[in-house]
Amino acid sequence: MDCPDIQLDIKSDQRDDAVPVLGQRATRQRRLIYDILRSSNEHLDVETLYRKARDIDSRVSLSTVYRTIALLKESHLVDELIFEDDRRCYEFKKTSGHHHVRCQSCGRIVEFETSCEERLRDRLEAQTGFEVESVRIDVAGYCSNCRAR
Amino acid sequence: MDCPDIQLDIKSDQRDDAVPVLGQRATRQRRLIYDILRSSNEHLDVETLYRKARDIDSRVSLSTVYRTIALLKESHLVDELIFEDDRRCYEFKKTSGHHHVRCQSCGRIVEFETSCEERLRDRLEAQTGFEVESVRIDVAGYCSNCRAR
DNA sequence: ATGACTGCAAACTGTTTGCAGTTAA
DNA sequence: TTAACTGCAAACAGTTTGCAGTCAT
Repeated sequence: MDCPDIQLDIKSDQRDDAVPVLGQRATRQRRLIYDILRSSNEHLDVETLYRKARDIDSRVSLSTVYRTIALLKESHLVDELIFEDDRRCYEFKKTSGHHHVRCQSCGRIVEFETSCEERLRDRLEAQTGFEVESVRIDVAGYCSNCRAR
Repeated sequence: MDCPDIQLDIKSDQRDDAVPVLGQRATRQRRLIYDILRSSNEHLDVETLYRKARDIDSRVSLSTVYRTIALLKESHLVDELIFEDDRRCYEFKKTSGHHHVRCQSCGRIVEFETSCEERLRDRLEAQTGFEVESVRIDVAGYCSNCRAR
């Protein structure tokens, strides 16, 4: 495969739209979990999300966190990321900056997007007959800080 | 990011090198598990691998399968793949065809490789200071068969 | 001979579920 | 009012571990 020249956009963005679908009832717990995910720029795992939620309002259970995440995934409001160390994290869905470079030493994550994605999409659709729904690129390595040490 | 033109190689290949490092002792069980993984062109999950192993020689336990997989991962002889449905599969490490397109309906998997990988590598190293160790591209969609139905 | 392995059963981790009580609509 | 929710504890699946015995070297 030939891919003459690419450029890299390292970005982070945030949408700011209206109240979303939170199941049929917007309960205190669901709003809380939703807000934490929405306002956080990091990837949160279930445990962290749960702790953050309890810090604000102790009337949240772990099961509700799981149930709400499932809901948000179904509604395509959050993305689930599975890292190499098997940690599962969640982040508010972004319109760009989908892809990740992760430092295997310190865990630092840099996001980027690339036109490769569309090209790949087009080529794959043409050559395999697949209708492409999603492209995910995960890069792992060692960041400059960790390399220095 | 700009990525003017790419082409797609859909391939499968097989290495044929000498006896590998299987921990410190090449036991019957380890050789068996190694051989099954090596000779299989599919991605095997733990359960399938275990069943295949028992069909050949019943003196293998599930724990040994887990322990041997861990060993092979450490030695970089097999790759672990986590699919969207959370199934974990293992395959003999390949020198090409690392990437996957997966049909969300029937589970069919097509492998491919792309020069995007190297370009991405170079760009990311230049722009983020990371030393890139691995690039993984996972595509999901619907295959031609399933689209027809 | 001996310490790197193995099988077994028990432990563990992350996630899901049934149920009785609670609460948003 | 009432059915969609919640918290709790118990169940669950996949994986890991301690231990006593086995086997490759």
